[in-house]
Amino acid sequence: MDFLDSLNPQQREAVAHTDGPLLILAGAGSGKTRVITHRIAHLIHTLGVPPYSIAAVTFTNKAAAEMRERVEKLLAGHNSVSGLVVSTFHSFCVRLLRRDGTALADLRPGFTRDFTIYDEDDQLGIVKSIYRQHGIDEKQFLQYRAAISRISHAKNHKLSPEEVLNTAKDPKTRKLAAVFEEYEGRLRQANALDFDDLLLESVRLLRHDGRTRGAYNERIAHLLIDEYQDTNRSQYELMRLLTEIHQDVCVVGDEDQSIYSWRGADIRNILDFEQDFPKALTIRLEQNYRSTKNILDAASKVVSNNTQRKGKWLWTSADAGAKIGVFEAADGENEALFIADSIEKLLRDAPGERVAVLYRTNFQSRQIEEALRRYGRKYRVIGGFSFYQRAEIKDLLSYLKTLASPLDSVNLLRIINTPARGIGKSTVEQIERYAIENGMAMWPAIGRLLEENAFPARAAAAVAVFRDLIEELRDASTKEPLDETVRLILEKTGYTRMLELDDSPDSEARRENLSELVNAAAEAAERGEGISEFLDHAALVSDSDDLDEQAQVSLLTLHNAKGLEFPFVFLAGLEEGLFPHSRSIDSETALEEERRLCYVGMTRARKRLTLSWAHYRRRFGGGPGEQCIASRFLSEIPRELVEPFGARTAPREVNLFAEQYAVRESARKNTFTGKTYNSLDNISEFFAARGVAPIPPNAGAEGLRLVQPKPPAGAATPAARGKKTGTGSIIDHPRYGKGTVIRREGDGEDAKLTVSFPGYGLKKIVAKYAGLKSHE
DNA sequence: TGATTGTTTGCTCCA
DNA sequence: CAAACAATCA
Repeated sequence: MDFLDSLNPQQREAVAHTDGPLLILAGAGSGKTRVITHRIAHLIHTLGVPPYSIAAVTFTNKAAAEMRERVEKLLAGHNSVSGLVVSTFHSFCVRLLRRDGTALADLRPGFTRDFTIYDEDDQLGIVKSIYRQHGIDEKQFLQYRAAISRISHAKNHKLSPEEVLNTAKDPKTRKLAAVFEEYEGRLRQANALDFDDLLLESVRLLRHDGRTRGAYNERIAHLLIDEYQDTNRSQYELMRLLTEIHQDVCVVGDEDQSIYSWRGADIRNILDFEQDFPKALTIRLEQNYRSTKNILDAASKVVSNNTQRKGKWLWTSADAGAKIGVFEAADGENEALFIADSIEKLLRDAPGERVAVLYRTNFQSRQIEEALRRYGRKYRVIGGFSFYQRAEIKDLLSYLKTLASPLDSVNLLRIINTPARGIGKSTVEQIERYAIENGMAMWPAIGRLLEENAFPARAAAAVAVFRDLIEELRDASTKEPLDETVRLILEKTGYTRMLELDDSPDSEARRENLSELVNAAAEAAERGEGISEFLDHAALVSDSDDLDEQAQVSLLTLHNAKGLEFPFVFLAGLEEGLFPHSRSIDSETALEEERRLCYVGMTRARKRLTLSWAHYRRRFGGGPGEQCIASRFLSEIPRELVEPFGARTAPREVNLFAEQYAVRESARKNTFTGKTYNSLDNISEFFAARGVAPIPPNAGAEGLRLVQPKPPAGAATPAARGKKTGTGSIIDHPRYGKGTVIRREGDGEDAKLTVSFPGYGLKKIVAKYAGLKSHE
């Protein structure tokens, strides 16, 4: 059996070159996964390399699992792959630190191998607590998230709090340095590592601990790194530290697909590879096996507008295929309906095919979901609100973390009064203050305060109950299997009871989520996992990990689409300010990354690619929206490759002076944001709210094109129109003069109107008090 | 203390 | 629109 036969010459060379550093510049769809898997199979089968001396690092757990599976398949009946390491950098580091991290305690006092991993929520908790402690006002200083990202940035650039302080040029940065220092202190006190630390501390450990480094170097004779263009500096250093002996490192990447610079990805890693390894061989894979010629040409043309690239031109032997569809929608809803309708037609002609709808930001999924639901089409949203981010799941995980590590104050804080057990704000503050004053974690502080009788009577009782509860559960957690522990937590803390008493519509869904968690715990327990492995898993799963290949329609962000392919792809929201995102528009570098993102998105499509944009898009639910112009990326696609279709009629004019100003302001401040909402679970409620019957699946798009553009915001009800204060109508205000109604809440005389008055801006007024005269 | 109500405000993308 | 927070009252 030969793993070279089915490959093209460049791929073959890449697979066969196994005795020195190798850089594979693999264009989109050029078969890089194929090369990696074949390379591993070749090493094991043909060269007789033991699987355990091969390590492959990928970007997501899902990619890792898939890769392992494909290698297994290739070697089926010939070799076992047991011992082969395929994982993400983060998982790799967690395992390294858990298994061989003891020596890190030399550099990081208090570190033990059963450290906790802090996710973004935990970080937020720490920063909030620090702000509270120092009386910092979020509004006057940095927003929590901004502070976190600046801290993370500093860490990734190997800056200590002192260095931040010393190089600070403004008071804000000096203050940030103080927050940073405190933040690091809190992590250490809780024996916790954040995501950055997982990598950073692994690097420090390997630097410091020669024995461990030696052992890993000895063992890993062949290292493969996928998506190399998105590695950051620590990942790079890790690679260097792991390849000191064998130097057989194979990195695969594509500088045109580098889309994670905001997370610290350092493009130098790929650009300088040949300098770092003078003996390196570079191989380019430029034949694309995925897309039609039109798709490939369009994508290549777009990305060729970038200056920071090595430059390559993909080619294909495939047919031209369909042209790139470009739909110009009146508004976001229209766009969503168009997509849903097209999918419907498409799947009627080609049942069983997979379709993806890609977008720049998560909030865009909401409208598309609604449209798909309207057609009764099943879909799957990847990312956004993942299972492990749900409040009830996080609560339960917090209990587990609290049981596993008594010094973890952040998680203790989360659950101390959930469900409510009489430990109120003032009591919590008392504990927190005491803990900080005495430099201890909150859990021991609770014990001390109880001993000293420092609580008011009622609080003392509640806190004592809580302490006993946690101790009881902690004791149980050491004896019982994991799922039993989870079940005990649900029961003893009254969490289940709390949900049972809650008659809100989503409490049932929450209970189901929790029972799913119990199942997950049971499965983990069967695999012999304890609390910390279970928590590691929860911390390291990524949104794209739960991509269901079977789902016919997938909704996902462009970032999540990396590495995937679909026969049919819709790319929505190609508007200036949205994609490219307004935050990236001022910087040439950031803009180029947006363009690469566009390239990634376009090259996901195999057969047909449809782009769309809307003239008018609402940012938050019913609020005033914004007029948009087409993304520059659209104009970068050669006209002859485009098939324009859709309503060419301009949407209703929203030429309001004040609103335009407001729009520009908000665009400047980038309020183009949104959350991924858990979509409405109740379909009939959804339709009832809109007073429409679901469109039957076979309704066809012909009617759709005639859909009148929606009025700009908050559809005017017939009643409202009767009063002539509906949206869009002009009213006369005694003080502000003539203005246009932009938004209307409520009915009749009680209605609250948002009116745009030229020269005064947006005003909220109540119809019956304002003494309005309406015009028509 | 904690439930309820009102008000504000969303700086993307993610392991 | 919906989450997060603040203010208010029982």
